[in-house]
Amino acid sequence: MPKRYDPKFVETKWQRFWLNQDIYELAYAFDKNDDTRPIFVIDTPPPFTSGELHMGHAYWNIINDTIARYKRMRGYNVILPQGWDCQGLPTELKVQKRWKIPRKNRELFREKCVEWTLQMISSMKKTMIKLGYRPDWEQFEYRTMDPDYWQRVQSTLLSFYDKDLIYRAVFPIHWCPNCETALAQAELGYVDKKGYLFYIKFPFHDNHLVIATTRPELLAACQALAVNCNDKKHLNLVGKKVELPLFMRKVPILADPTVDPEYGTGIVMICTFGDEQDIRWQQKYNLPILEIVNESGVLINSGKYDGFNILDARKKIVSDLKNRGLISREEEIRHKVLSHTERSDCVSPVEFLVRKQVFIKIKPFKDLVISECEKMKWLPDYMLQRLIDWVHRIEWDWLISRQRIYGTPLPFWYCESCNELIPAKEQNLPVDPSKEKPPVDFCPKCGLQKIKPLNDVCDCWVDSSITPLIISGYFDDKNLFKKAYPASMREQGHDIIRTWLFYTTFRCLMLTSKAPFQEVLINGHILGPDGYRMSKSKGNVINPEEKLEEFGADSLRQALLMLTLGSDFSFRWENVKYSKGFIQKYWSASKFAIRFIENFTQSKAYAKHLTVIDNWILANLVKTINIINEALDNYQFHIAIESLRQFFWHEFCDQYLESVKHRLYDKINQENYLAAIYTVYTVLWNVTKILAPICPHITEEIYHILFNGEIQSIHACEWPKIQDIPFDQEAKNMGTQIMNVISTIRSQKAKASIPLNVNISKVTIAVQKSLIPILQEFEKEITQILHIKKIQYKPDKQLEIKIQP
RNA sequence: GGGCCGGUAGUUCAGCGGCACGAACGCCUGCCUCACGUGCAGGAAGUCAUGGGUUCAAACCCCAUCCGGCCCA
Repeated sequence: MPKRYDPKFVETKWQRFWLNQDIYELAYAFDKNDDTRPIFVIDTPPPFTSGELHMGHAYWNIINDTIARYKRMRGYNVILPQGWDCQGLPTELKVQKRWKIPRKNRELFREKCVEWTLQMISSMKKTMIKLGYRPDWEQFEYRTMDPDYWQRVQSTLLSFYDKDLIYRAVFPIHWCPNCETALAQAELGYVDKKGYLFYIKFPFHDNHLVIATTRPELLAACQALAVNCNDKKHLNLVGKKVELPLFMRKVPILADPTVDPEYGTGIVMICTFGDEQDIRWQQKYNLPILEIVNESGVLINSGKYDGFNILDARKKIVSDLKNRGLISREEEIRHKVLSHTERSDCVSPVEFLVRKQVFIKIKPFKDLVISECEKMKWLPDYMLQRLIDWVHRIEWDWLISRQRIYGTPLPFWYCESCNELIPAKEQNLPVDPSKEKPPVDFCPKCGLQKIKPLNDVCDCWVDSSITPLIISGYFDDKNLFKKAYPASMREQGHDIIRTWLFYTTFRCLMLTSKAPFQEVLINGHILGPDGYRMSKSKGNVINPEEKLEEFGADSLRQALLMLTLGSDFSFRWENVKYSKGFIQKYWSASKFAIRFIENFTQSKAYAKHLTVIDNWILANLVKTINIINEALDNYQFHIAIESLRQFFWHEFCDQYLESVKHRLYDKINQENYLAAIYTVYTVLWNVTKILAPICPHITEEIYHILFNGEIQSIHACEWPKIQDIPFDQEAKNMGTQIMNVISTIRSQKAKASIPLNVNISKVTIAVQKSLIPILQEFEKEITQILHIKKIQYKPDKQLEIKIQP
């Protein structure tokens, strides 16, 4: 064995080994036909196929992989799936902008998206493998862009349609005029910007009313003015009508409790649609809708301002108003502008377009979802609150249609005449209505032959909210479904509680009448070293592969698992470096042990001659295994690692090994010698097993060097059973006392500035009478470890040690 | 603006009713002990954010305040 452990070489070797067919079947394959073992199903988040596996992905890959390895060793038949969330805007933008493929050619465009996605998957998978992540790719890899996945998504939508949970209605959509695409909630953010608040005079009787707005270009779309219900200043206006400047149209004045009387003049303009509040008011008062911005961000239906883009139109309207003396004030402000911030570098302000959209009803099921979520076990428990808060605030049903190309097609047609939604036939799935014939020629409602395809695709959460059904055989294996649903556990970050977790719970609940998870495990975010969320613009991104060759995946795994679950953490390389230190320690101890273990056959017979020190370390091993069992059962990885480090590094290496060295080197007597080897073997073998889920590579290496038996991989071995480890509690207590005596003498020497390797002529130990014979029995060890010529004993209640140089 | 989390040694964090039992990094002192100097032995270092309350007892529970972060608007 080399002196230094080299993860670069060793880790790649075993990663390749685990991908072998034999090893897969031995250690990683879920066995559908095995009813003897309990089943453990983990629903893992399918990452979006961006091509880059970031630290957050690495974190939950490691958590899930560790849990799966642990459960397998504990005798579970484990499903560890791995999916890919393929269909998203960033891919469309890449294909459109970088590859210059026109969106008009839907077929070609989609083909190119798939091609790009396959490249991204292969690059992410490489990184996953480098982390030691080993899911059941052979049986449980899925891609949301595949036809069979489409078929399942579409089939769930037909079920929803049958349950009367899907409808089509006019609704504003978030639109990026720069990218010319609809945006999802997850792609939006608020950008702090400088802007101007314009105070515009609206002619009113002989005078005028003044309203403040940041968006004068929307004047043509103004449908009403509103004041706060309790605003005494303005209440007399309510119910009256006022004329729009420039556009000569009259709009009503309303009273509404949500108007902020302190903002501007306390009178606001309601337009189609300036922001989300406008949508609420439009719905509440059933105001007319006048769309004045088109898909390219150019004004329409605005008379002479048609054809101007938004910013030019704003300038033009402001200048026209000024010329007529209709602007009383202009105020520079900072405000937050809803923009296209996520999953793109665009950052343009977002507009609202009005389109017919498809919805899934969720509002009637809010309480049901909450009560089902309350039945799951949440770790940490406070994360449940985030879901509850979110559900309570849901205002609208789930808008699932997207005006995009790369996505699962909605399996519906509609009647142009009466708007009836016409579903595809189950047996024809997967379908793409944009290029296939409708299932009927005449509208079942009005009988007319005006059936048109719905060209929209699904929101990506429609795809990814059925993962527990995909992995459990809901669609094709009823037998498996009975066993594998609900999933034992769902692990994910806290950022997607309100999306992925909520939608998954809701959808699975609607389809199966049962919530999809028994336990929910929520991990925190890995922040940059500066304490902020990692982002390219901040320049604080750390790539998980960055120092993998130097420290190894086992070190990164350990360092990330040391974090407290649910909390956000700044990433520090120091923690990885320290983890490497522990791995080196384990390596060195194994290197030391190999010469004794190599030709040694482990046998319980040697346990008869265990000394008190042997019993002491074995008892500590048992204690440590107990702590680790409980910690891992509760996903408290940091406790498991902490106690393993304490035991192995300090108790076993620093104290036990130091104190048995002379027994091993000098072979004082055969029984004593063999008992020491037996103990070293037992500790190392058990530690190798309990470390295996956390550090799968080095433990596999040590297993093959030291313990290789009939089983070909440490990851197919059984978890330690404490009843297999012999120890004597009484001897253990005495061992503790002896270790205490040794460490006290050591510190006395240190305090007296005597180097440890310098002999001291005499030590006087005052100690409980009963302990004296034990110490005498160990006198040889004690004198050798501490370089003492003579020890004198004195019975006393309190331990007191004096040394004479 | 709302929800949630956090503020403990110089730093990053454990601990979450019973003398701060703390860990790692950093710092200081000693040790070339034949597995490991990426090591071993020892040491210094903290009014547990602030103010009030509950309790025999509070870093830990409650209230308020300040500061930081994440998510959402």
